[in-house]
Amino acid sequence: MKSAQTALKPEHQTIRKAILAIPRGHVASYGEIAARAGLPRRARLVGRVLREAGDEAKLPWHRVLRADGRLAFVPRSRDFLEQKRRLKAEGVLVAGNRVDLRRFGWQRDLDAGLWAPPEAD
DNA sequence: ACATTGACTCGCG
DNA sequence: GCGCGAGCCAATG
Repeated sequence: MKSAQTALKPEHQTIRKAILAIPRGHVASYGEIAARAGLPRRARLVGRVLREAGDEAKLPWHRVLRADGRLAFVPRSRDFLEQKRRLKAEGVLVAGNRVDLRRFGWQRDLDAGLWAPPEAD
């Protein structure tokens, strides 16, 4: 039999792990996740992995945004609203359709005294 | 096999 | 801030 098991590629696995590693109350861009997974410039792949994953995968997909802080979904769409709701639920402020990456971006180092991150995980 | 699409990003003007 | 083009590449038509 030739049951194609659509085995999860290792690339997808590392991307999932990178997403899982985003601390609660923080966000990261598609590009950042890709880079962290050892796949620079593969932002689009991150988007694909997220789409294929769906909600069953239980990944914190709502913590993944575009590089400029905007949500990737069409404003007012169902998914957009859901993402906004989840972010708000964990303390991430969404002004209009974007998040302030200086405050909530997944950056451990630059908090040398400004903005004071919501919570150090 | 070719063209388009897309949960993206970056540089340039 | 905005539009354009290029890079990216698997999935879809």
